[in-house]
Amino acid sequence: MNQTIDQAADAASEQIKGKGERTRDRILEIAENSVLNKGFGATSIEELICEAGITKSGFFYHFKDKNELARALLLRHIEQDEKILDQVFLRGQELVDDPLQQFLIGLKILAELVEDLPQGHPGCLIAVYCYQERLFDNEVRLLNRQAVLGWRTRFRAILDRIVDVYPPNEPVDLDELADMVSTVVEGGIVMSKALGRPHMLANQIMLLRSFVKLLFTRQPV
Amino acid sequence: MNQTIDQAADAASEQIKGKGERTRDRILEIAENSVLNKGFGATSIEELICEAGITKSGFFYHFKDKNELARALLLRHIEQDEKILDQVFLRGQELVDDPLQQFLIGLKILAELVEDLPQGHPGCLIAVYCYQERLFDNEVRLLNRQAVLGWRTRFRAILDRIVDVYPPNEPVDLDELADMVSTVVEGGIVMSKALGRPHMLANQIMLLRSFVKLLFTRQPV
DNA sequence: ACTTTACCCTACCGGCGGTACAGTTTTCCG
DNA sequence: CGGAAAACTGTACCGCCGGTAGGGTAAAGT
Repeated sequence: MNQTIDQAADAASEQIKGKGERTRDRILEIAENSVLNKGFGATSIEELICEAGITKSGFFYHFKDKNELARALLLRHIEQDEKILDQVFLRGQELVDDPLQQFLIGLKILAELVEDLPQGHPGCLIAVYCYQERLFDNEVRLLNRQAVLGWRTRFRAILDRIVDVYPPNEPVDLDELADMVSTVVEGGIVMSKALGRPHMLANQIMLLRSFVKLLFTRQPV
Repeated sequence: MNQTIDQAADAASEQIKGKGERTRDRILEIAENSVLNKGFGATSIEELICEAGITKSGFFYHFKDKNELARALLLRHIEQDEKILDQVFLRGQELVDDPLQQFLIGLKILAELVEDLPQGHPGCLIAVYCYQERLFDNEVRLLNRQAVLGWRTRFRAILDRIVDVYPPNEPVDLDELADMVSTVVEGGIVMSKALGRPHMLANQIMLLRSFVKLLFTRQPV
C-alpha cells in the first residue's frame, strides 16, 4: 500500500515515455506527497507547479482541473498498491504450500514492509477521499469502491483456500474477514498518524495475524 | 463514537446557557455535520452562517478564525465520544460480573449502536484531522493524540481485568490490543464510507469481538 | 517542412478566509 | 429601571487560490 518498490522498472520506462508524460508523472509524484502530508485542499496548484518547475498554464495543459488531478492520483495510487500487494502475497506462495502459512507469511511481510518505511506510511488516498475535502465526482467515488472491493476479492480468495483445509474456530463471514485486512490497515494508518507512532500500523497488522492464527489453528488444551 | 444520545440533558442545559453560547453551539452543530459530510476545507464559513442565520461578523465574534472552529469542533467531538463510550461499557458492567463478558457485551452494544445509525456513522473528526486538509496547529494535533491515548487507557483497563482471569491464547501486547478497538472503529468507518455500506462498521466490530473471544476463551479440541 | 505536442506569458474573474471598525440590539445584573 | 457588557449587524476591503481566455513559442515527431 505504498510506492518505493520497482524504481528500476520506472527508470527504464522513463526512457520510452514522451516528455509530456514524464512531466505529468512528475506532477503526480509531487502532488501525491503533498496530498498525503497536507491533504488535498491544502495542496495548492501554485505550490505544485513551483516544485515541478512549470507554469500554471503547463499544469492546466495536463489536467483540466483539480478534480482531474485527484482522479489521476487515485488511479496511480491504486495501481501501485495492487502491485505491492501482489508481490507481498505471492512471496508467501513461493515459500510454502499451506494456504494458511502463505497468508500468515504475507501478513508478516506486509507488516515488515510498512515498518521499514522511515517516516511511517504516507497514508492511503482512498481514506483521504473518504474524508473528502471537496465533493468528488461519481467517478472518483466509484474508483474508490472498486479498489476496496478488489482488496476484498484478493483476500477472500486466500481465505477460501484456507477454510478448505482449516475449519474456523468461530463462525465468521469470509468477506467480512477479508475486509478486516483493509480495515486494520486503514485504521492502523489513522492511528499511526494520530499518535505520531509509525510502527503502530505494523503492530496492528501483526495483531490481525494473531487473530487469523487463532481462528484457523486448533488450540492446545 | 458519535452523538445523538442525551438530547434531554442538552435541552435542559439549553435553558441555563447564555444566548451567546447557544449560538456558538448551533454553529458547531451545523459545522460538525458539514465537516463530516464534505470535509473541513469544503465547509465554507458563508454556508455555516447562512444556515445558522447570522452574519460573517457574528461568526468571527465567536471564533477568531477557522482554526479555532476546528479546535472547538474537536473538543466537542471528543467529549461526546467519551460520554457514549462510558455509557456503552458501563452497561456491560451492570449486566454481568465477569470482565471478559463485560467487554464482549460492550462491543456488542457498540456494534448495535453504530448499526442503528440510519445513514451510517457520520465519521470521526480525529481521522478527518489526521488526513488534514490544512495544517492544524500543535494544539489540535495534541488534542488528537490525547483522545487516542484516552481510548487506549480505557480499553487497557478492561483488558487488564480480563487477563487476571483469562490467560490469552496468543502472546499479545495489551496496549496494542487496546488500540485495536480504535483501529477497527477508525478503519471500519473508512471502509463503510468507501463502500457506501454503513453496516460494515458494525460487522468489523463484531469480528473484533470474535477475536477477543478466541483470544481469551479456551477452545474445545 | 509542417503539424502536433508541450509548454510559457499575461491578464483577468469570482469565491473564500480574514480584517477593520463603527454602529446597533439584546441580555443580564445590580 | 438603567446602564454596562454581550452579542451581534453592516460595510468595505485585502490577498490567495482555483480557474478561464487567448495568444505566443520551442521542440519533437513524421
